[in-house]
Parts: sequence; C-alpha cells; structure tokens
Amino acid sequence: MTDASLIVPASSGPRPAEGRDALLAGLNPQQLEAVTYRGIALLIVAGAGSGKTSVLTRRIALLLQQREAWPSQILAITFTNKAAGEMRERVAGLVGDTARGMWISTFHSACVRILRREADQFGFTKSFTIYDSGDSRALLKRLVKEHEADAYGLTPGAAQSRISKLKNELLDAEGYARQANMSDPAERKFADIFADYQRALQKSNAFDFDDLIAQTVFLFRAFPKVANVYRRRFRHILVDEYQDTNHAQYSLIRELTKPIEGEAPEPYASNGMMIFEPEPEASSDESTAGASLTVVGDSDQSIYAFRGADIRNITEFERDFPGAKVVLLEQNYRSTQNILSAANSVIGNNFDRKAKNLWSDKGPGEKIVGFTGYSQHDEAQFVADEVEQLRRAGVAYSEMAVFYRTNSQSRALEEIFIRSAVPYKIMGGTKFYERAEIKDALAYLVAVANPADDMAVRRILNKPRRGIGAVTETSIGMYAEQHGISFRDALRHPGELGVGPKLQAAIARLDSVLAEATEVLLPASGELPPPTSVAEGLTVLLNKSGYFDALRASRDPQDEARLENLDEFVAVARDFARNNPDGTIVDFLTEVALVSDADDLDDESGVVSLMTLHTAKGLEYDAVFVTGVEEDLIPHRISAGEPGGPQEERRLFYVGITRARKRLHLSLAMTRAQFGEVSVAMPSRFLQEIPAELIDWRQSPGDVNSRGGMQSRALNARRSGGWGSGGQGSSKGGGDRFGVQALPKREGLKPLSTAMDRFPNKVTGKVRDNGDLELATGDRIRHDDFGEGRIEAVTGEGAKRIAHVRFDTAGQKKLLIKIAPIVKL
DNA sequence: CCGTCGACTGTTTTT
DNA sequence: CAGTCGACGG
Repeated sequence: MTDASLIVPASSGPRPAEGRDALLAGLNPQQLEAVTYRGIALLIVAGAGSGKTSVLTRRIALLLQQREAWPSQILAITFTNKAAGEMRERVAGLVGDTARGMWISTFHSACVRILRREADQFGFTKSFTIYDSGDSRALLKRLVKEHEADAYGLTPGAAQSRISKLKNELLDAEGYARQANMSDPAERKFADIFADYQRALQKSNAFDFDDLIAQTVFLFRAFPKVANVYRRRFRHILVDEYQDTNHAQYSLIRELTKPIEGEAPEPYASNGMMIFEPEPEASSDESTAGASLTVVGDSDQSIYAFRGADIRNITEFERDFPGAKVVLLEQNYRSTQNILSAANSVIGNNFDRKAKNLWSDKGPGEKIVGFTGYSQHDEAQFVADEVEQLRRAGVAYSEMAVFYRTNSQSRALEEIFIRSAVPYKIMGGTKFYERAEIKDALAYLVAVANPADDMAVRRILNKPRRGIGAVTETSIGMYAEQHGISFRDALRHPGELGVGPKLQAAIARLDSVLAEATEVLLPASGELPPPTSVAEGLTVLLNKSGYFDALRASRDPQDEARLENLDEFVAVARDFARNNPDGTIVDFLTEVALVSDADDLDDESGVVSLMTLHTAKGLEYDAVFVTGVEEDLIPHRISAGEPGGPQEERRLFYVGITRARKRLHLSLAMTRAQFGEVSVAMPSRFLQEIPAELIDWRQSPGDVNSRGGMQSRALNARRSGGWGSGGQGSSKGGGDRFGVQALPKREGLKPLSTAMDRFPNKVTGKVRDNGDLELATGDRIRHDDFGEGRIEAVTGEGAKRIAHVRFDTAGQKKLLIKIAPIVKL
C-alpha cells in the first residue's frame, strides 16, 4: 500500500555473514546457485516439487539481508494473490520486518497500482473501475446488439475472446483496424465493435482485465519518463510461473528491465508521489543499467495457452536475454519415486520439450491406485470410501485433494461426499463475487466511487424493481448524451427526462441514496473517510435503496441465501477495514476485483479440497485423486482440434499427478452423464502412458467392460431406443465392449458398484429426507446401495447427525442420517 | 413495465 | 439438464 520509503533494514538483525549461512543452509548445489547467482538475467527451470518457492524466497531474502537491495527495489510477480501472500510471509519469516515495502503481487495487482498512480496522465482518474469478464460481456452484448452484428455471426462471447486475444498481443483497436481485412464486412463490424468497446471503457473510466496489463505497457511506451521512474525503482524483478506469461506480460517485463537512457533521476516525478527512494550506495552507472531479472518456471507445467500464455517466453528466454544464466532444478522433494516415474513417463510423450528428469530420494513408496467406476457416482463413491479409509489411517482431510478437469464434474463428487459425510470444500465453482446480488452490491459501490461508470449505474437502475425499465433507461441515456453528462449525473434531473411523475420520484430517490452514500464514502469536505466507511456506505446503499427490503419481502427461497451472501459481503467490507487501516473504497473495489478462487483457499484444516486441475497448480497434498481420467475429458474434446491442445492437456495431467506427495489415485468412469444424457466414456490415452507396473488397479477398465455386465440402465435404454447403430464405443475393435446382449443380474459384482445409476443426478432437488430418524448404536439398517449393516456410532447434531455403519458386505461407511437412503430394520 | 412461459443453447481451463 | 433469452399477455 505504501512506498515504505522510511523503512530501513533493521540494524539489530543478524549479522550479514551468519544470516547468510542460515539462508543458504540445506540447499542443494543447483538451488544454491539459483539463490546466489548475480547477473542481469537468470532462468530457473524448476521441475515440479523442486523447491522453487523456497529458492525464490531465499533469493529475495538474501538480497535484502546482504543489503544488496532495499525492499522497495524488489518487484516479485506471482500467479495468484495467494501465492503472493505466501511469498511475502515466507520472506518475512526469513528476514523479518525488512520485507515490508516490497512489491509482491500478481501482474494484475502490480499494474493496477501503477495505473492508479499514473491514471491522470492519460485520461483516466485514480478511481477507475476494473471490469471483470462478466462486465465486459455485458457491455459487448449491448454493442453487438447496437451494431446488429449477430447477423455476421458475431456473438458477444466471440467478440470478447477475440478482443482479449488481441489485447494479450498488445494490439489495440486502431492497430487491429489497420491490419484487418476491411473489405470483409464481418471484419469491419468487429473492428467497429472493438473500437466502440474501447471508447465505452474509456468513457466509463474503466479497464478490463486485459487492459490492466496492455495499457500499462502502452503507458510505458508512450511516456518514457514514467517508465523510467519504475525502471529506476525496481532493480530486482522476479517472476514466478514464467511459463504462463502471455505476450503482454512479457512485454511489460521487457519494458521494466530496459536500461535507463540519459536523463537525470526525477525522484518526485509522477504527480509528486515519491516513487523511488535514494539507493543505499547510489552509484550512477548502476542506476542506468537495466534491472536484474529472475524468472522461474517449468515449461512442462504450462497450462494456460488457451488464455494467451506463450510457452516461447520461457523456451526462448536465453535468446531474449543474452548472457542469461540457466539453472536446472531436477531433484524433487515432494513425491515418491513411483509417482514421479509415472509423471515422467507421461510428460515424456510431449515431443518438443527439453528433456528433464525429475528424481526423488524418497524411495518408491506406494503404488498408484487405479479405479474404474461404472458411472461417475460409482467413481465418486470410490473416492469417498478411499478418503475415509485414509482418514482412518491417520491422513488429515486437509491433506487430501480431489481434482477434475471441468467444474461440472464436481457435482457428482459433491453429492456423494455429502451422503458419505466427508467434509469437503470446493475451490472455485461459482465464485462469490460473481453472484448476481454481490455484483449488484458492487455496482452500487462503483456507482459512487466512479460515477463515470455507466455500466454500473445502469445495472442498479432497476434493482430492486422500482419501475424503471428499458424505455426509461434509454430516455436517461439520451438526456445524458444530449447534455454531455454522465448517466449518473442525468439522474439528478428527473424532471427533465420526459417521464411520468412516478418514475421521476423513483429516479430522484435513487439519486438521493447515491448522494447520501457518496457523502459517507467520499465526503465533499475532502477529508479522508475512515476505512469503516466502506461497510457503512454499503449498508446505507443496500438499506435505503430498498434492496434488502425487497429480498426480505420475497418468498423465493433463494432470496434468503442472497441475503446471507450480502451479509457476508458486508462482513468482508468490515474485515477489509480491519486489515487495511488506510483503505479507501477504491482500494476495496480493487481488492475485490482481483481476488480469485485460488486465493481464498486458506487451508481450512479438516476438509478435503475439491478443485479443477488448473486450480491445483502450485499446490501439494499427501493424497491426491485425479478423477475423470477419460478421453474427451482429459484430453478434453475441445482441445483435440487445437494445435498443441493434446500436449497442453498432457501437461495438465502431469500437473495433477505431481501434486501428490505420497499417494496418487487415478479414477475414471465407464459412463458419464452430461447434459442429462448418458454417454460412454473411454479411458484416457494418458493412462496407457504410465507403466503398468506402477498402477495397482482396484478395478481396471478391462474388469468393467469384459464382464459385460453392469451397465447403466439409462445407457441400455438409450441404445435400444434407436441411438443409431453407429460405431460408438467400439473404436478399439472390441465390438461390443458394452455388451449389447442380455443383461446380467448384479450378483457377483462388488458391492461398491451396484446400482449407482439409481443415484439422483441432481445435487439439489430430490433430496431424500428422513426427518429425524432416531438411530442408536447396535441398530440394524438397510441402505439402498450398500445393503444391511449395523450402526456402530452416531455423532453430530440435528441435520448433521452422522451414522457410522458397518455394512455386512460393503464395509465401514459414514452416512448423513437425514438424507441417506436407509431404513431402520 | 412485470412476470411467466417456452424455446433455446451451451457446455474447458481463469488473472 | 440448467440457466438464459426472447416473446407475449396481464
């Protein structure tokens, strides 16, 4: 938050020499070199689990501790805010308070800081809004409609992704128009929309996600003086996860590491804000050289090409930065050899990679466990059972994680976990800040903080319902345009809009609520409001606008949840005040705009983590379950056609495998229901890339289909119901791998795999309710799927009472009494 | 202007 | 299958 220009390395700290030894203790030779090498550019190729975070933090700590750099001269870029927080903590742990004043943040946060400082230089104000992808889509939707571009097959989504790609390549609207084929009407439409989109952003004093990076680069290029201020300030730049940087991010780093030409330092540049401070031993030749750059990455873990990450940034690093030093970290300190061997042989199938061989001295460890379920529910039950077994063997829930390729796969897992009373937490999924009510609340705040933001004002115009519809919205917009004022300001003149008296009153009321909140959040007196004002202002807005009342009056059961979410949001604002004593509403909005899923996974001890493979990057667990290891899922169907797609999918799988410390489970299902239809799934090609002797199949794909038995009734019905006789499911010559003939009773099948197709497909909806069925130790029950069993214990309270049951054939299970399909015998 | 109904349409990963 | 979108009638 602050420049910390007054913070001086603690003089009472350890003596440099002994501190140095402590910092370097326990490093292997390569790590040692990565920490101590000094030069203009350093690439640390860090295989999975090779201790790169440790290397990076020690490198920073050493710079500080040896007085080679002041905290404020260090810029460290991480992939997520969480990683940034962790790194800051670890550096602080090594060198104490000295760590304050460093910039450790994501690309996006760092750019926001720069842009806010420099906003006035190029037509924005410090309180600009950050549009998330939902906001951009909404804006584009309006523009596409205005341009009637859907006739050219241009959807808002398509336009959005094209614009995003262009921005990641640093092409702006004019640049695009210049090189586009303007004789193609569709192209021209798109170019117009792009230009309008950009104009609308500017008018609203807003940046979208991609702008944050691209505009910073443009700023540096257009104003070398501004760039020089930051070049002079940041003498040591470190970038984590370099393999996932895109072209814009790469260019930003290039800009920042350029040498400073001519021109004396201007300590008070940039609107009088002190941007850098005198160097400890200011030597003038040093101050003109480019900053030293350290990047850490692993091209085998590049999984964001779809979002513009350019793997060449890392593969061509040595060419980009001549004289760069490369250090390879190949010893893995995380996983057992079996897990590593599997990972190595999988990733070895990617052809254009630099060979690298991770090794471990932890010994072979457990074999990888494989399981093939009949359905996704069957698979989920396997995961839940296995989790319980590990728990009983002493593995903490928080040390277990379940990964999947797509978010939608979490449903089946979630459902089974609830039934089995396995505590879990889903990282990601529908994000808190994407919920409509939260976005509404945010729009209210934005309308106050950045009144130029038309989108925000339009959003809240009729929320809650106050009778202001499309027609009135247009009138207001027209009035604003005619008078050259913002949409927000147009609300101040309800009488002149040519709308009825009822509407005038409604508009006036909204205007006065906004005005009142403005007085709380940004007092006209100009005095700095207390940080608690954010929560206060929010409460004012939600109460006086009638938003809360409308939700309370509603009889839609979902609205109760919305109220709770808003309460939580107010609590977030209060927390913010506590954690950021100098925080303003703009700071609050920034923080909210830039938090991601991966950020709030504060290792809530005691629960199993569920997440996508992408979210899993950078994390590690004792036990890992990679689920849905099927063709069309991983590798995902959509990636098949894209160049480099399958290879990226392989890397994704590799990332999943290498998260595991001690135990790895790979599972799949033979049938999977998607969009209400059951389809046949094939084992992923990646499974065959793992040496067979490393996997202990509890139930292999072969077991499942060669027995011919047990296929889902739904599937069967579908087949006989004229699905076409086409060659589905027989690609490997096995003809009827799913047995067309007579179907089998379920005797002889393992209890686990019985009748999973009878599980409801919905998490919500038809939840069984046993009311307050009383069960006591010793009671016998019958479960729809597991058969008969004996209650061994009952724990928990009320709706969360859990029965611990030993089934006669299915073994030990925990069941949530309220919803388990059980009857007392 | 609001609410409902029916049709439609996506369905990969995210700062 | 779900969630969104557009059309329509009150």
